[in-house]
Amino acid sequence: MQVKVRLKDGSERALPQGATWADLAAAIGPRLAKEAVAARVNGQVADLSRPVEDGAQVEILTLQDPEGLDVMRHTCAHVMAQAVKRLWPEVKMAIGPVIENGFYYDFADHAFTPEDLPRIEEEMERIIRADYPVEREVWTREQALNYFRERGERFKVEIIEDLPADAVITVYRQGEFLDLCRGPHLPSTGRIKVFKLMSIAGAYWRGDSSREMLTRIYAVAFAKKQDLDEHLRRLEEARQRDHRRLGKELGIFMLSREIGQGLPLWLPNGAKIRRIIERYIVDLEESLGYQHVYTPHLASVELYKISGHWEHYHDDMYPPMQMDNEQLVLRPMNCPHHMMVYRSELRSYRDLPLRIAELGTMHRYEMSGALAGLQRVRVMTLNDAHIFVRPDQIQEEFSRVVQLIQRVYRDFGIRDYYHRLSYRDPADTTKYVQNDEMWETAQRMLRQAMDELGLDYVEAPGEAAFYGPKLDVQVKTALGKDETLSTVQLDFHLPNRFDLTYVGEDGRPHRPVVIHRGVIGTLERFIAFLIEQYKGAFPAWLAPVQARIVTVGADHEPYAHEVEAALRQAGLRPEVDARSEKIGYKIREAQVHKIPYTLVVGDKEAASRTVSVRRYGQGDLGAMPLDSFITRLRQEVDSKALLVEPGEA
RNA sequence: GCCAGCGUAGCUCAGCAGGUAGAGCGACUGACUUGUAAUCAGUAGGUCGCAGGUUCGAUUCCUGUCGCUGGCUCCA
Repeated sequence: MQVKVRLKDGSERALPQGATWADLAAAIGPRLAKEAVAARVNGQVADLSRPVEDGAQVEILTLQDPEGLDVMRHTCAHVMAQAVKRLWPEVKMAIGPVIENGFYYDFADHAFTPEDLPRIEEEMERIIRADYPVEREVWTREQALNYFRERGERFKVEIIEDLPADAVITVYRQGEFLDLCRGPHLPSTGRIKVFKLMSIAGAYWRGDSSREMLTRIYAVAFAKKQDLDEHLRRLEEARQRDHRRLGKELGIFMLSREIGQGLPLWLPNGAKIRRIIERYIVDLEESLGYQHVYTPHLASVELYKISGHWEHYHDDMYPPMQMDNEQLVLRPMNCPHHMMVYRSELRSYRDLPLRIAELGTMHRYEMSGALAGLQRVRVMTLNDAHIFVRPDQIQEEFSRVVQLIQRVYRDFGIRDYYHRLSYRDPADTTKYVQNDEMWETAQRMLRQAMDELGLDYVEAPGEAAFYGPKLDVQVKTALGKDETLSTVQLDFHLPNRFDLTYVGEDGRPHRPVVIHRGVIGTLERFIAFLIEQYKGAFPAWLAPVQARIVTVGADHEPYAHEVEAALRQAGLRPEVDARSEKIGYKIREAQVHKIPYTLVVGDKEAASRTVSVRRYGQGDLGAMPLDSFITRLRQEVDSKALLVEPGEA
């Protein structure tokens, strides 16, 4: 008996009944046989030891394939667990999945310290050298439950108990070690190439903060040592870009215990950048029909009772202050105030869309462990707006907001981001505002708008707010964490809570829909992101100081001030360094501060009314007439040119 | 908030068999008067996060506390 399989190049191959995928690899070639780690069979990754299936579409995977690499990482996780069990038999195992660049494993009943990591690594090396075959076994539910119960592996027992009745329960064995696992795995432990244990962290069992806290060991694993070295180099580079480090070095912001946790001070350089961005976005929004308002940072608790925040968002708010006969809270959101702005007049269908905007400062009680530099703070200013639309205007207006976001990202040179459309969970619609038709229509409109704009997006069912679907624009921080920068959320709820209406063509009251949107997001997070994205080298239009004028000698100070005055006259931001230091020293300092232009002025320049120009990231550009330089910088500012293109410097 | 680690001069860090602290950069002072990424010399600056405890003696060991960092949960 022969079975036939189809390979990825479209050719067919016959194998004897009972052959394995490993046999197939061997039949294709000795080199592939050696490098094979798993097989992709009809789209599913399987062990090489599994029997071939007649008619299957199959591809032999090596460590060159992402899935092959993941198989190795998964096996490596088992090896780590095996090493841990050898060193501390009392440890209980939870789960050990593959993640980006590596894997982790969660353990209980032992307090790990960083000093344990090298010991675990040594034991892992021993297991890899022993080259144990990794063998798959199918067990019955009873067999599995008994085995793990006897050993007190409470997490494994819980996992098995939660498996559906018809689930095939498999375990993988390597040497004395055995773990419940769906697989697939490498044929043997010796096939693991390079790995490194990175860190220890706490993690809740099943991600539930009401349950046991486990100890998680994070690790990375690669096919080649060079890949590991490259990964470590990237991590080091990311540390250099960390906005907390650069924010301090460049005098952008500070945090201190005396002021309070998560309450940043914007230092002069940071305040300058922030002010420029604030002006930019307010001007842009006003040109697009947004109306900016100012509303108070404090509000009566009653306002949040109307909005529903008091009931649902209470834990994230600072507690009320009782003054006279009022209870006041620091606002955690601006929405209720803007609802009141809407309600301040009778609105007609002709008034919509009505775009109410504000740089709204808000206070939220964030958990202390969540705070991080400017990325996560307790006081933040949101580039907020609430757009009141008729249901038939949702798609058009949503599209306009998305285009605004695109425009802003272009201006800031932000290229590395993705869109995420969040829908309600189709499996459980009960936790959302009840209005099936509205949800379906709105979700369809968001999709359509994105499609019409030709923008890619990922869909996230179950990630919607309870009051409506949304679009988030996600970026990565220097340390690789996903973060929301911009957000556009539909809201079917607040208009009801505030009983908002507009007079329709029919002369009757109708309910508007609200679009909440933050384009810059919060200035705190946005600027944190920019610091990392620019590596601190802000483009000329944003730089707190655009040109530092450096004197060669003491005689040149008067001319330096003339240059300074000329730049200032042109609306630019110059600064003079006339200290009696060597020119090289002053230039170095200007470069270290990542100032876009350093202008050297000495005898030659003073005599010819020129400046010697050095641009950050490019070096010495030679001398040019002062007027030409002003034109050049002016042009650079007006065009919002980036200082350093991605990949440069 | 939870788990773990860390907390030494303005900054980056050394000091880890317990004997009241060091370096580089920065700051200040003086000399040098400078031509494209660090001139030389000198000076000042620290209750070693804070509070207890152990000890003849604690930056060093223990406990608590505050803060920071990584992760979890949460989130702009």
